[in-house]
Amino acid sequence: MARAGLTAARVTLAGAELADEAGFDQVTMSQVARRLGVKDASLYTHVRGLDDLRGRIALLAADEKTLRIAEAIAGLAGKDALVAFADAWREYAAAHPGRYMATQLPLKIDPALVANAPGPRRAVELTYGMLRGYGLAEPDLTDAVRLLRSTFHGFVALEAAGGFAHERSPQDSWVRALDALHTALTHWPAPREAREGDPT
Amino acid sequence: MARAGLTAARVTLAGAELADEAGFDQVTMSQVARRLGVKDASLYTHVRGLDDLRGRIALLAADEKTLRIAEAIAGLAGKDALVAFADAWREYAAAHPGRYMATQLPLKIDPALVANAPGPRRAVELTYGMLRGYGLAEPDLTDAVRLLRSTFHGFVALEAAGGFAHERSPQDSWVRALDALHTALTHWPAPREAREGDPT
DNA sequence: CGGCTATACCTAGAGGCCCTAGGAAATAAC
DNA sequence: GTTATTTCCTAGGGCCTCTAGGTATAGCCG
Repeated sequence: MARAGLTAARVTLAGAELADEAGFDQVTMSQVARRLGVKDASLYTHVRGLDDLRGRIALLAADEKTLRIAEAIAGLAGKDALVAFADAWREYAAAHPGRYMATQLPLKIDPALVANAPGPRRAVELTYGMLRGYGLAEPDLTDAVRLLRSTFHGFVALEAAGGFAHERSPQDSWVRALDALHTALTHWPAPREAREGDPT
Repeated sequence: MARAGLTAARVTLAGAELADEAGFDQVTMSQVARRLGVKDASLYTHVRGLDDLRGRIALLAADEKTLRIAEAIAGLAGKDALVAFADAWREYAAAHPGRYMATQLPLKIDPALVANAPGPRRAVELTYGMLRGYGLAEPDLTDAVRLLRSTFHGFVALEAAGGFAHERSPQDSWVRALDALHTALTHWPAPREAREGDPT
């Protein structure tokens, strides 16, 4: 019998495609094996198990998303960079809902694999770089990064879960949310201790 | 053999407890039945199936979370209300990680059940009420509600998934994020068409 | 080119999960 | 006290994960 020529990467990719087409919870050993024209037991040569496969899909998604963002913000600064960053994030999530869902789960995976994956770390670095223009210093910079990541992720997660039932178009709300974030970054408030009226 | 006295509510509660203790993905018919001292087939009298059970847990969580928030913001206004709202949200997610995880998934459940559950709708109403003090009008009000819900959800989701690896304490970042949101709400920007320098 | 080794893929099977069908026992109705 | 209803049960099919061990294919080396 001819070999199928599988690798961990090919198995992961098949899982990612399945996730986008049928939903992340449909990513099973059996389904992925079927899609590859192989028996499920054969996958265990390349992947430790289901958790490992799902973790690899999450890392793949993180890498891909980071790459899209990096391309999108290249050469931009200030609000243009913010909008490009956010749009790239949201578009990736919309184009690859299954892959994106994978990134929402805590990784149950070999830590060495995670350490080698550039995606998550690089994503944070990109966010820091994008914020450079707003003139923030630590620890505000970290706080701002977390605010942005939270809002971007929260918005696309709620959108994907059908959380925006109102008639108002999510796209319009998204544009306004980015306006508001830009406002928050340009008027970044001083810490509580430094504001007037506080008892030191 | 004595009956166990199950009801849909008791089954849902057992599932919610299991979700918090062992993780939402451990919520299975078998495990819940075991916890109730009953065979798994017995649960199908009270609950349609696994998706139904998980959906009920999600609705329970939404109701509980809404209740906590309502208590927290009672009698408050302005930034105090914003902070109380946000803290109640985050504390609920921290206290009930499994239940909270349930709310992140799209509901595959009988729509009639959803219609009867007060939680989700009431949560949006509370958010609108809390924002009244900022003087926004539609459609900005809806956009602001979505911004807040996105950021709150995104923050606690990232926090739960271990997304904040940096040494900076998430609590401190949370406080600053709320400061920033307050700033954004008080300086809510005019829509793009109305800003200077735009054509038209 | 023929044999050796490593390994990709297989079959077989145990155990867990979801869910249905139909039976038995406890409660409720009269 | 009898009947009707509902709860919980046993039995079983189908799909899932994962392991053990066998077979065949590919690469390597003489």
